[in-house]
Amino acid sequence: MNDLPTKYDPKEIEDKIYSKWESEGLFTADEASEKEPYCIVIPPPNVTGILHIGHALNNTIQDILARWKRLQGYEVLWLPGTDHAGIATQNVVERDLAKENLRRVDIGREKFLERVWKWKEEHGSTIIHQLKRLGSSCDWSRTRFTMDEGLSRAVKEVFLRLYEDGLIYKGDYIINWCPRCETALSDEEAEHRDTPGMLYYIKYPIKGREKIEKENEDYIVVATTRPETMLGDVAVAVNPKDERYSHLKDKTIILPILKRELKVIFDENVDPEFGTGALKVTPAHDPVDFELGIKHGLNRINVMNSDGTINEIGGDFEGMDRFEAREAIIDELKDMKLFIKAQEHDHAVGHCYRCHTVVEPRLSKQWFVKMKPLAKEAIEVVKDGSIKFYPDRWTKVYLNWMENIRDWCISRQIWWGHRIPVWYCKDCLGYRNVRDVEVNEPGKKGVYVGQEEVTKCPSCGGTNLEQDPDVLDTWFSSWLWPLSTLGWPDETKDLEKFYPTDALVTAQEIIFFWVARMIMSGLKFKKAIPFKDVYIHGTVRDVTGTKMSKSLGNVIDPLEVIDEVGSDALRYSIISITSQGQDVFLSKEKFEIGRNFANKIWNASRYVLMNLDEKVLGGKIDESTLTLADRWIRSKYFDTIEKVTKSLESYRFNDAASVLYDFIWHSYCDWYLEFSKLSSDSVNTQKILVDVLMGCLKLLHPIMPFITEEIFQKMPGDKAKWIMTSEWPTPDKEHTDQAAMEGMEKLIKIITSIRNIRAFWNIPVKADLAIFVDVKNSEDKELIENNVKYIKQFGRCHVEEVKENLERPEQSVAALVDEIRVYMPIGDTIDVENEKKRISQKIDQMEQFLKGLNKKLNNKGFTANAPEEVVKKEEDRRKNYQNQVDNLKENIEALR
RNA sequence: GGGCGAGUAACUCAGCUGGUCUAGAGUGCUUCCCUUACAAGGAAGAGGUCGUAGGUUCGAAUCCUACCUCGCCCACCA
Repeated sequence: MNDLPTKYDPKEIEDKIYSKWESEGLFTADEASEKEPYCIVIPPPNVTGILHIGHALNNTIQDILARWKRLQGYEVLWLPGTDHAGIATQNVVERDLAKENLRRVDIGREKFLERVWKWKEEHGSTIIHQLKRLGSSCDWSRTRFTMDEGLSRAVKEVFLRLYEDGLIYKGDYIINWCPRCETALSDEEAEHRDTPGMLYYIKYPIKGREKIEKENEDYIVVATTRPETMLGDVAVAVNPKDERYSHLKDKTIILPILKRELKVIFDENVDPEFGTGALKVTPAHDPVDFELGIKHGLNRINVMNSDGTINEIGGDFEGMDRFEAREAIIDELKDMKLFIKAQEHDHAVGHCYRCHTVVEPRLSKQWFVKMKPLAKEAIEVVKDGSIKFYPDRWTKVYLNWMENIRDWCISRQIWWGHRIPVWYCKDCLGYRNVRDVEVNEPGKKGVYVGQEEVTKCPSCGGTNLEQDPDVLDTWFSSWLWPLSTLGWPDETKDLEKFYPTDALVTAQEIIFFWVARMIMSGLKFKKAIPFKDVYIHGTVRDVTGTKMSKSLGNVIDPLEVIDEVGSDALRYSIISITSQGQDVFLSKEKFEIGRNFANKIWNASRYVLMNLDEKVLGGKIDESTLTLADRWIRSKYFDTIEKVTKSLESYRFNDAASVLYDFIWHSYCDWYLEFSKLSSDSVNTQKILVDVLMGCLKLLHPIMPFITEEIFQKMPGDKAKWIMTSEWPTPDKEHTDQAAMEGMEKLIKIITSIRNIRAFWNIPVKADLAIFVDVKNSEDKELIENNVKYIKQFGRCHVEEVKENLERPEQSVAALVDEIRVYMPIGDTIDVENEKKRISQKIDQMEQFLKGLNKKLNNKGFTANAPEEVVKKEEDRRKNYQNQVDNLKENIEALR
């Protein structure tokens, strides 16, 4: 290792190590193992996915847990896979097709699906390779894809069971429709964004009035944000208590343009305060209106095609895009003198979560899952603590959503996905278009729901069957992920061993999409929770606080970062700046933290190896001859083990990272490594040097797997073949030496204050200083005498005398550590005024603290109420400060 | 409209159930040092009335209330 470079180069190492781990099968879980299981299922990235920084954070956290638990002796399964991502993937392939001037309808369903599968085969593993570069210790032998045979079977099974339980139905409802993707979306898939819009005021004439002159006599005014939907109006609604409109009871309204006759309905849900208090009712294009329609028995008139253009009902407007039609209708209303005004009005508008097109609430026949019955238990398991959220605040968010859950629209009018396992017998049903079949009752004649394709109608024996053309929402397979990846519906060994899984690590965006639904499906189909802990990490944002996204061009490419600084550095950096559940603001410079740390570890290890005498390693530590430094570092190391373990247990990864950083850098490297140079040929020192380093590498391995493995491989003295499969360190209480900790801290303080004085007085580094030490007790005297070498070496001085109540030497300045005074005669160079100033500043500072302490201790309330320990502690501190102040004052006196 | 999070050193952030907090880290800044592990480094240092105003308490960055700024999520006010 002597000839190793002084700079750590991850490129040489990471790929090499990863393939070794992989070929050794270290990631592969054994379902027959006797060990306690620990299982994490990956939030499956989209097959179309490319590793972004959010993935990097998400998977680093999972890998930390997996590696840590593996070291702790668990049988760890981190189960990977990808999601077919219906709409997203279909869009990608459609874009591909568009390059050949083709649309999917041009080549037909079958050919199109072939293309998607081909695309998947060619590009679908990109993200997997990228996860490997990150160092993810997933069990790749168990990699799953949501459209795999087994997972598809699970989907069908679940559909069937829900259908039989009456929890699935098909019918006409208002759903969110994306006119660009031309499919229905679930409520969760419509992202509501506050959008500046207009509220348009329009006169609707009252039937039988010739002129349009007097408001409420000749016409009433309605306000709407989407005038184009008026083509589908069937009524005008007002509040029954609204006296302005009470005279409308038996009146009919004439819809402008189309001249349709509209009823006036009275409903308490109409807010008299909003707009004019008169609401145009369009049951086919608005959820509120839809409800009103049911309540008041109104027609539903759908005025739009699937692409968002106006259909034949719109007359002259047919074929216009909805926004174009909006303008055109307003123009026409203006010509008709029925348009009053447009008022600025901001409101939340739904956008497609895949393509960001404004979604259209639209009446449509879709499949739904009844959610309330599923939610009940899912609420309980979180309330009773069977499932815990980290951080806890998400519990409330989860419960709030669960308690207000609405039915889940699961059908999508796309081709890529799990096709709905329903076949219709056209003979029984007599329908030409199966899309129009309404199915609300299981076992309805002519409708077959099952695992297998049917060719013969079970009711009439006819062969004129057609499968439902729709596919299921992508999340309808994802919500089964912990079950289906482990083999469900079969009672596999994997399922038995690893279900329920232990931790789920994910981002807040998919709590509703995924986390909540998995809990429901686990309880419904396996009668058990899918995981125990849910760790919700923050969102990665750029320095301006904007979410990183490709379209905004503010992304940091983790692969680029890995190329530049290595995976370990990326992992360490991102973990160290991510405190529990807080959003992360990231810029490229942040990765220097990890890069520099990796380099530090590399060099410290280089040094240890360089000075290692192989023979020495055969020897044993002789407890009786350990130096103070040896005992100190070992105790601090045990402390570190505890802190790191505790941090990981409570999902405080950044704490673990910073504890290790602080210990390795500032205790081990800055001090111990230097101390060790004074006894570099001692068995004790060499062994402790190696032991502590090895222990630290293990503690660090979950966060920085590559560099720790590389050094471990080079380092003699541990019987494990791989650090990855070695053992998590535990503190040795017997050898935790409190006195050594305190003694060493004191020495460090003495050395620091000597250096401080040297810097303050500009004493050249090379100049030797003489030191006189005044102590107040024999312990301190002993401490210093026994460890004079450290002071000498690191204070660059020689100790002339250590004595109780030593007299201050002439022309000296003093450093004060607790009760110890270190005098340094610096001869004629001493500038008395300057030294006085330096000391007075210290006195001022100290006296400030003292004042506070005195106030506290003179307060009877404090001494009476505070715990004894605390009072004692404060008293000790006061004594200490008082001593220091006295010391300092004496010093000033002595300068006269 | 409801909920959540953030506001701490020039910058980016830690600080968990109130007392080892005399408020820390990293970066940046100042001074010195290429000392044979590391200049991606070492040593020393400057820098903060912990958003504002109240309250609880012997004691508050930490708990409570209100407010101010910023960000996010949820919600059918057309």
